[in-house]
Amino acid sequence: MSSTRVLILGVLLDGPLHGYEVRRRLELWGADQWAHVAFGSIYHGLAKMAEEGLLRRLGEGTGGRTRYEITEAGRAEFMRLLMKHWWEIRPIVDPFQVALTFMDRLSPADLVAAMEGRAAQLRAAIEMTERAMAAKRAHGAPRHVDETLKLNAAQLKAQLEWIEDALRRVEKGELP
Amino acid sequence: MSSTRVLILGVLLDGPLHGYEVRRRLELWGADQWAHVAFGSIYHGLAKMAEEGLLRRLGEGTGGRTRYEITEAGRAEFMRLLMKHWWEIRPIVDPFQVALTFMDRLSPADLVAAMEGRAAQLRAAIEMTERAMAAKRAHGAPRHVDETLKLNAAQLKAQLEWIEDALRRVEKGELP
DNA sequence: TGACAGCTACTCAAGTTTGAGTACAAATTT
DNA sequence: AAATTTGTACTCAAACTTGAGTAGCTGTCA
Repeated sequence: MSSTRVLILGVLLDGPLHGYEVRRRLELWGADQWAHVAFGSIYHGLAKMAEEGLLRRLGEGTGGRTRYEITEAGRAEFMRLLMKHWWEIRPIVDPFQVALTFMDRLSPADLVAAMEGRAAQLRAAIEMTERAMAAKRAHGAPRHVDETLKLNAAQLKAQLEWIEDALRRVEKGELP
Repeated sequence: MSSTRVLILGVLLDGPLHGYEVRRRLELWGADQWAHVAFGSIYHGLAKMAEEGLLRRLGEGTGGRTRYEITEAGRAEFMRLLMKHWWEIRPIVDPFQVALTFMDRLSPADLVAAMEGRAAQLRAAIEMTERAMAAKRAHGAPRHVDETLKLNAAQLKAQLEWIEDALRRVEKGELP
């Protein structure tokens, strides 16, 4: 269910890399924006999957750079996990939904301030995403990676519209 | 950063409960849809926060039901975390973004099938959410909890629109 | 009445994530 | 040329999540 494994396997499809390179590649694709790709997770994933035979350890041990190569079993597992990610509608785990659940625990003034602040941040984030898309990045990342930005912007916009509507209702006293 | 703590503290604001009741209450609010609230997480969170003085252990030990009561420190921590959740725009961690990143690794036929399948699932999910909202749930959950459904539906719709557009482009050969 | 399902309440091991820390090399500044 | 910063490559403990497992209790239905 975790996405870390697919990401690591996917990055290694085109050739062996070591942990640091895996991380850099994922950053290039913008994966740090929508996944947990801290160093710890990557090194853990590499070690675990090597143990399971999905990867093959290439370089030297501790200290030097250890490179990992994907095995046939690893390729099969990648495909299996990729399909799963396409077909499974896993509800988005969003900390903002948590905030929403307890909107009645804030004073009206705090609530309005929080909503306005969030709306402003969302507008900024959407604008940044649109600028990034216009800049065409293309610094080695495949073209279709732009699509993740596009989808992300669309979802941020949906959240912004919801906030703008909810803000009106809070001001009218209809919420919470 | 984790949402589990806010959810547990928030549920305990109105009176002591034991682990199983905490889970049921969260389910009632639909939190199982957008957060990690497996039993293990809840019992772990309760034990940890009791140790830290955010909760007070009430009932007996193992075997019987152990009830937990929120302390003053716990209420303060709840407010702190709630504010953080309102103000922080944490990029949504979405497994579907992972699927998207590797869209070029599927055969065109598999890709189209996956996209069509997903679109169908999204339409069903949106309809279900809308029905749930129409049914007015109100089985003890506060009214504003409907808002989480509404926001969720809006985000699902954004994803559906993206897929419908991308599907056209895949068929025209513009993607990936 | 006894057997079987289903609910309540919790435990535990294995896996995963976090985030700070280490260590050394290359580049840059003073 | 010494000092400082920046970048590369990795480690580790502590925290968190998962999911299967356990164990008692309450119907219920033949």
